[in-house]
Amino acid sequence: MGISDTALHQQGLTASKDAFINHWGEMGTSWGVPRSMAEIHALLFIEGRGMCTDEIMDRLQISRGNVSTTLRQLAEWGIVTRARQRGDRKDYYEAEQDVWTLLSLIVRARKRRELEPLLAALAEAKHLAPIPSRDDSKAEKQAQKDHLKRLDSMDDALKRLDRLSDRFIGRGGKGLDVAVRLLASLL
Amino acid sequence: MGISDTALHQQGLTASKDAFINHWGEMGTSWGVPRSMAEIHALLFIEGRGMCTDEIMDRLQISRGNVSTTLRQLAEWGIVTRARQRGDRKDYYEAEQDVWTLLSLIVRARKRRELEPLLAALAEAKHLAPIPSRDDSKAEKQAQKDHLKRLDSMDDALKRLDRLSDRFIGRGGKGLDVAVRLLASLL
DNA sequence: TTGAAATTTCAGAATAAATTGAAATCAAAG
DNA sequence: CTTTGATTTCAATTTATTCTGAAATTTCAA
Repeated sequence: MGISDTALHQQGLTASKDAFINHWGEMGTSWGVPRSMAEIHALLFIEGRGMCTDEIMDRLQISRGNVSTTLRQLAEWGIVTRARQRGDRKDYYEAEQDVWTLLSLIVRARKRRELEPLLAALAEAKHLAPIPSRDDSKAEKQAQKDHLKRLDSMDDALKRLDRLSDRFIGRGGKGLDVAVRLLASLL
Repeated sequence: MGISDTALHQQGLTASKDAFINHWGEMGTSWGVPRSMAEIHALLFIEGRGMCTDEIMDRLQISRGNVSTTLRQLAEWGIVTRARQRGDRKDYYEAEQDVWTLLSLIVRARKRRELEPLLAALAEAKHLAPIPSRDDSKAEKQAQKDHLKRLDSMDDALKRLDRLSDRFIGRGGKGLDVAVRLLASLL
């Protein structure tokens, strides 16, 4: 007895989904995202419906603990939403389906976790930088000046990006889309 | 005998540089960049002068092999430049000093290594997706249609980003700066 | 050529990160 | 309550990545 008609028909669909999931997971690793997290997200995105822990575990061959932890993180970032289904005790999760909103959420999360601490670090480095004093040699004063200039140029650029992202990524979600269209039309 | 006058004066400068290097290295790890690579780059940036392998090894306490390999990669990406100094057999490396050019180079490298393969993957997934046939049920046809729509929306967004980055990051380096100023002024 | 000085390579060691799985906890239904 | 099903936690393990260091190679001046 061969596989069912439905299975046959779904073959291509499943193959296509798997390809997407695998590559998305692969890319995750080079962006510092655990493979399983990227895979879970890819699965939820490409299925486009709520899924429970067990279904995800089965489909991706990932442990319960991993799925639970990962799902919670994705939900924290707003990339997936948790929902209960009537008469069912399980939690179901589904992924944001609008790609620009998705990208915005990712950028927002990384900005908070990484850009902001970096800006704080730059402030610290500036604070530690020596203030030129009367008895510094000319060469020393120049070195101190150059050093501050480097810190400032980095700080300026990152602050600018920070403010920009606040505007375009803030509330809503379509801001990124608008920004990209705007830029594209301007050149 | 205490430390020299010069050392005393340089104390604050060195502390500030170290702070910058440490935090930059830290951030590297969360972006999938090896700590030592981020540190080497930070050192070259903040020193703003050519440095040879041995000086980098000593300052950062990193092995020769690691420094050699890392420097080559950074040079490949165009983020550091290799230069000979007259009458000296050693290679000296210095980092791009313009922050916007630096960011452009980083974006360009990641785009090539990560965005482009992902676009290829999406093309593959589309290729694998089933073509609706006469004897598919209505539900199946709908599922296939929805699936393609998801792949397309992801593909569109990433392609748009790809094209945008080509424009703003392409040759020159100041494109990103211009783009960011432009956007900032528009809102 | 030759040899000193520098760089590169890469197998193995060290480190860091992700994943598992089972026990503990929690929550809803009876 | 208590029971059952689901989720969370986390120490131990596995896996992946990064780093080292010494040998091999390259480079260049003499």
